[in-house]
Amino acid sequence: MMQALSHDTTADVIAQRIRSAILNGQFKPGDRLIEEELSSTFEVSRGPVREAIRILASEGFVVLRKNRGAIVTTPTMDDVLEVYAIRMSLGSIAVAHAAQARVEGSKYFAQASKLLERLSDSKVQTEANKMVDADLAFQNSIVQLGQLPRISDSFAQTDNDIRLFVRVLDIKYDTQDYQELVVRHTHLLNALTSGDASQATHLWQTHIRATVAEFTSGIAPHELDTVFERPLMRHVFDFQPLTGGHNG
Amino acid sequence: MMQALSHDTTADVIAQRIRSAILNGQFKPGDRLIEEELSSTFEVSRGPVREAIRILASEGFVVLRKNRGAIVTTPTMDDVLEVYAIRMSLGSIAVAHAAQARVEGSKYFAQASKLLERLSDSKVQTEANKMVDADLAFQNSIVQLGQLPRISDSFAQTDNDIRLFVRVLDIKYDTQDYQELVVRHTHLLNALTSGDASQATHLWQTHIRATVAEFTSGIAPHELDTVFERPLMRHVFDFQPLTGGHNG
DNA sequence: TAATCGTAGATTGTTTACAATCTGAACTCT
DNA sequence: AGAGTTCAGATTGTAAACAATCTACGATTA
Repeated sequence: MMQALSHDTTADVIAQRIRSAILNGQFKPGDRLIEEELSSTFEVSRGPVREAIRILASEGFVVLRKNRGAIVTTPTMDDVLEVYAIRMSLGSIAVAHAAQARVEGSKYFAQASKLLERLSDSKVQTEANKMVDADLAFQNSIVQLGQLPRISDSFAQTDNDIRLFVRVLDIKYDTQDYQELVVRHTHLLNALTSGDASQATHLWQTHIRATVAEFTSGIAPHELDTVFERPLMRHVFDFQPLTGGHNG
Repeated sequence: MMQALSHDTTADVIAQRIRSAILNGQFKPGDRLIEEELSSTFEVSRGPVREAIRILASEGFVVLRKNRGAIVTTPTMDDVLEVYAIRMSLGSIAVAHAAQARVEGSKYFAQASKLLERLSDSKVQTEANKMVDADLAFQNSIVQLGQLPRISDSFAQTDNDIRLFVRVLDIKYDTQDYQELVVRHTHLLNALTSGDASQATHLWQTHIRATVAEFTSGIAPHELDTVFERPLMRHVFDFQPLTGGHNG
């Protein structure tokens, strides 16, 4: 049968390497990606490099300007709020849909359970990057349970924004917060298996709100104020505007 | 100053031509796009053609398989429901956000008004394709008023699915329905200028529901049943399941 | 006959070379 | 000095040839 292996194409490999370089901070926001340069460092021709850059552009890691090449994206606080608004609403749909399907039989269910356990792995809880990755992986598996491929794709698209943001702002994960995250996710998966759609969406939305709160708690107070004043926050996240002070 | 014109790159031009060919039905769902072939018909080298195909893939017009080229996407009823679910939820956020901003000053407001008038243009009301395009253009302008670029992008992304679907299923627009569409859009823009967010989101959701109803009214009854039974419909569109018969 | 294997042609993936465009610094002119 | 111009180097865009992979079809075998 020999199920076509389809080795990754060179462009994919190069894209992956540049991606890592961006997430490792070897390329910083605003840096230019020069085809010839990458071409010689990776020892491949410009063709695949060019293609890799387009892939990264479609993933939001870089922006393209005609005849002027690519520069690494600079994420802003506005971007992140938008990204979480998207995750909140698309995720809600997916989760509700998943709850009504027979989820336990799904091939994705085992994966979700495994990823849930992985969250508690002691090796994961050492670095913020790993915690973020584990969380994102679990969230994606949950969304995939919804069996809505376009929504899953659009959702997964926003992962990169979060990774970029965590790197650029050097967000730290509070250990206490992280424990609560694991508990919430456990509840969520339970709600899905018991088919309780409204409970599942409630838990989902709670999680996103908590995540946004954690993100913003690491932000400079004056910037945080402007964040909480945005209409987006009240509409999507149902946050109360903070009258007066702020914690930190 | 000579503000860099940035002529469209060849790849962009080719992408546009293939796009039109797909929307005109010259390429049908399932057709293969062969680089060499396109390269000779458009009289350019394979490089730009290849790039154009990747662009179309990112827009959802074709799907790519490694070492096996691109085939034109075959849209399904499931896809369309998903697309409208996305438009419903992302659009709601954008519209609510727009209502709270000072929208009248925005440079997009004039555009939205113009596109609203264009809906009533007699030249538009001759072909289903033109009505769809005008509707999509107006909806996009509304969503852009929300000033949420990522949401606008994700939203606009789904336009192509709708165009493809209209073509493939040869959807007809009922004139009566279209008149009501124009009225709804007028109300919507009014709600935005008066800053009534909840009214605006209500109108938005009503419009999407109506659109889905029109789409599904052109569908074979047995397929329609399965559509209305989907949990997605109840969750996102708040449709009541039809117990018993169905209208034509 | 049905299944496997292998080869030739078709098609995509990659490289290299060349053309078009942009960027920035030196040079004019006022 | 300041604004505009020119030109060389840097960089991206395009073309054409070469390499790797896949597909289809027929030969071989059981």
